[in-house]
Amino acid sequence: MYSTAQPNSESISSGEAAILEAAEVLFAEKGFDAVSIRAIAGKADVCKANVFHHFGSKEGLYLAVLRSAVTESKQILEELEGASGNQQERLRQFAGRHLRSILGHPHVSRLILREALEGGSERGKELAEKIVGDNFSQLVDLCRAGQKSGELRPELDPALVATLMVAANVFFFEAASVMRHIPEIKFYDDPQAYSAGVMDILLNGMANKKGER
Amino acid sequence: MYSTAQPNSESISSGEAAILEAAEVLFAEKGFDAVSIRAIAGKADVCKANVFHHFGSKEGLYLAVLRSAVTESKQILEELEGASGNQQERLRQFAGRHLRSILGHPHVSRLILREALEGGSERGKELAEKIVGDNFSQLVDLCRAGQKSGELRPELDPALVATLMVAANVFFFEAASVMRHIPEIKFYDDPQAYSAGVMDILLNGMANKKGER
DNA sequence: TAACTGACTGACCGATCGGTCAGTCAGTTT
DNA sequence: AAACTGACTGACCGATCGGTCAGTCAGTTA
Repeated sequence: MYSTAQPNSESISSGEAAILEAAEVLFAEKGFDAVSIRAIAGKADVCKANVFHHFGSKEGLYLAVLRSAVTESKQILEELEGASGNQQERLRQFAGRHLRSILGHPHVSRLILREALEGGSERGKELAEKIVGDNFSQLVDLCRAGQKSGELRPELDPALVATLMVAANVFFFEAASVMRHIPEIKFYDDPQAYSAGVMDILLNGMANKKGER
Repeated sequence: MYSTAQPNSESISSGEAAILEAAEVLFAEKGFDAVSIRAIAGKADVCKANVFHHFGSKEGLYLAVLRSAVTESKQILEELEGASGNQQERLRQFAGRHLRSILGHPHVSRLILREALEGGSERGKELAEKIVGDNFSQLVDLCRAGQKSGELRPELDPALVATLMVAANVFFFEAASVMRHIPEIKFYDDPQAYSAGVMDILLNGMANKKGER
């Protein structure tokens, strides 16, 4: 196999990477069908035929984008592991970092949300599972640990708790443009305050208070 | 103006209504750009040109669909008003009914979620506000009433509480196809159990316990 | 009856779509 | 040098897109 020169810089547009990046942005913003190969090639400053040379078809390109988004997403979520303090503090940290990572990678987030919306048992949904799967289990384990340590009520379903945490963060991202126009909502541009408020309620609701049965 | 015969049945496909209905389903399932006028006309059993006769353009049709979805959505949400019991019980009922109405009208829900995802300050986002706006305020008021009655902690942001409730329900709908494949999640096909569990945590987290400061 | 309406249709249009193909070119490999 | 590679391009293709148009037709109005 012939190796390209590949100057010692990473990911900087050497054709294929540029296409992938342009496609990620456009697919995330407009969706699969609303984006033409010509538009992607144009944004990547590349000939249209070159896109097919690298990715075979539009669907091939989309899958490649999705694959790279999933990989990136996994890496992001894996960075959420390290946490300090007691179990409650860990959950709090996890939630805050999770929200920050979602907001910090809007293209990836949007892409995955779109894929989830499309639903069905078709394209990429299994990929969406793959993203969530492992890391969701990790969060569930975190909740379970909180129950074992006695900090959280043992009768709660840890998966439901984890779902609620994820739901709160995902919703903050996807509804941001709507929330901005609802007068009652003051926290629309302060994700950390939002996360803190959410976790205040959740942890208080899950806390195992000694006098309680 | 000439009045069409309009036999005494409602909404049953007399051309325009059939187009609107077909368009709602297809737009919700695949998105604006993925659906052709031909496909809509075909599903409505109508000539393609007839679609333009009634709605002018594809965007006109889409806006009409969105408008009808908004109207329908408002009607649905307005039915959520009546609730009995104390404030906590009212919130519990609201959440359960809200989730049920989302799940019971998947096309409308999907359409609105799609519109929110598209974001920006463009098309229909203001419509999305119009849907949420009033009814969200209503939910916030419900939370405030709970605080006034002393059942809920007064220092909580009622808008944040309301957001959390909506987030939990919306997420259940949009992530349903993913949750189904996550082994830890047992409640994926039991929305009422989910809603009950969520509200158990939330209300417990918001409850104003006498001994607490 | 005659004029007119809006619902509806089939045939057609230019533009754009995803995709193909023959070929150029810089850099390896032998 | 010759053979070969993969990255890349411009020109082209059939299909389908959104949209138009002239015209048919049932029912209303006058």
